[in-house]
Amino acid sequence: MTKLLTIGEAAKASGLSAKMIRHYEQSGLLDTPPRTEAGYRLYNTQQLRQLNFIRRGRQLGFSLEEIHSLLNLWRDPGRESREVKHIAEKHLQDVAQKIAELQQIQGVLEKLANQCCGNSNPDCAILDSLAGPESMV
Amino acid sequence: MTKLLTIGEAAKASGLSAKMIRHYEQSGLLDTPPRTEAGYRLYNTQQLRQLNFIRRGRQLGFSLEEIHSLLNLWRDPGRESREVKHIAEKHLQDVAQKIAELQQIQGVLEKLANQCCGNSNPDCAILDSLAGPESMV
DNA sequence: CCTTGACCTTCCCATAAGGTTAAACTTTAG
DNA sequence: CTAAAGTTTAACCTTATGGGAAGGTCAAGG
Repeated sequence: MTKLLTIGEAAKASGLSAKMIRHYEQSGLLDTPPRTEAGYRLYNTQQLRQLNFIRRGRQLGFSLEEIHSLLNLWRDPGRESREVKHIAEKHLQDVAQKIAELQQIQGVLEKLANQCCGNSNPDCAILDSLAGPESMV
Repeated sequence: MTKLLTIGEAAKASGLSAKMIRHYEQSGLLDTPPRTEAGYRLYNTQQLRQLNFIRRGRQLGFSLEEIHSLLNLWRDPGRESREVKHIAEKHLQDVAQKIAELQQIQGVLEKLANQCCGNSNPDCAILDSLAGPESMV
């Protein structure tokens, strides 16, 4: 006697939007749920758990493709945790690289912003830098 | 007697792709360049400087919209460096926030990955975390 | 004159992860 | 019975960029 939820209720319960739930289904992340005679999607507790799984995966920045793999591993009793860890470490690498890139940008930008007096004068180190060395003539 | 460049040459010289140069033009970032009788775009030194400006702006992570504003300020002799600095500091804020979000993710992910033994055993802290507290039953 | 290859043109499609809107149908409350 | 709220599909918007098709142009060589 599991309570079946319509998509709006499942959305509220999982913290996802109804639109995204349909999108995940269309992307192959979720099995197509049963429907009422009128065509309304119905979700049970198991599907709700998958929705929460997806939401947590997105919060950790995993792509839908990665979440797809993680979901498949989760559902597979014969999985090897090695595979899960591999996906996570690949993602960790991506995250670390993005952080490094942003920090690089941050460093340059901070230096330039400090050199720009930021008053009514038109001279600006930021624009000079974007304009490149040839504009220093 | 400025040498006029076709879009492919301008692309090579600026480090952008021809595709992107057309896209920037269509987005209103660049003035529509003169054309040959056959319709080929022609770029002069000034336009080339603008292309380099855009490339450097993108390298610093500015959005096309921000670069649009920066280009307008660059071309405006009556600009106030205050406005430039404002855009840069807004972007710096965005960058700092993204770094913080990624570092948060990094922390959680590292902890989980360390708890996952990563062998042929199916048990995995990463999956457990994604599955949520209700699966701990 | 004709071909070939390297350009160039515009237009359409795709990405990731959603948001928004609209027309039509269903369910529920009063 | 009616009105409100929920659902359905579908389509278009976003950002910045890549890919490809179909066709025009140009220069070199036969």
